[in-house]
Amino acid sequence: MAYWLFKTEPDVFSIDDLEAKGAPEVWEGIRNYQARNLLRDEIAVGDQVFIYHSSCKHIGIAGIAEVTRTGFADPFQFNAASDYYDPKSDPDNPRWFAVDVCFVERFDALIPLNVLKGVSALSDMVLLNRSRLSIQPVSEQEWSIINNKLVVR
DNA sequence: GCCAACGTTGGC
DNA sequence: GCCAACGTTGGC
Repeated sequence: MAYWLFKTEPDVFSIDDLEAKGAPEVWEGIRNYQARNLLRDEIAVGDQVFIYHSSCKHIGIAGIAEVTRTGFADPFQFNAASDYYDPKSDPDNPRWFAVDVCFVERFDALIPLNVLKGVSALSDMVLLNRSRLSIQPVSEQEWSIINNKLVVR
């Protein structure tokens, strides 16, 4: 099993929205090639995902989701009415991919970014070094430190 | 709202 | 294939 971190702007879609939905959600609209490659090739059913709230008042890891379906073409790229429409994407060879995730857990307290920054064992986290990547790998060790030591449940 | 980092585009 | 211009992300 692998571990990931997905960013979302909570004003648009938050861990609470995922919990309220109570069903798998399409994680769509990822328009970055590195993130696309992970969605298409690497992320597997059953993988665990930290849900990270960005560009908001309380920045940090808000909870956990689980991957329930993988590697399908992002439907929004073919929808001309969508903000995520990509007229250059060929339906026979889609440019963008998506996965489904379902809610697992909402932490009692969000783990703030500045707490993560203060843990030396997390200094190699992609989040703290390549912060603009919106779908990123988390090592087993990083997952375990965060999940076992930093989460307030 | 600012701005640094960095990804993408497009002319050459 | 280079690189300047431009656009976006995201913390502060």
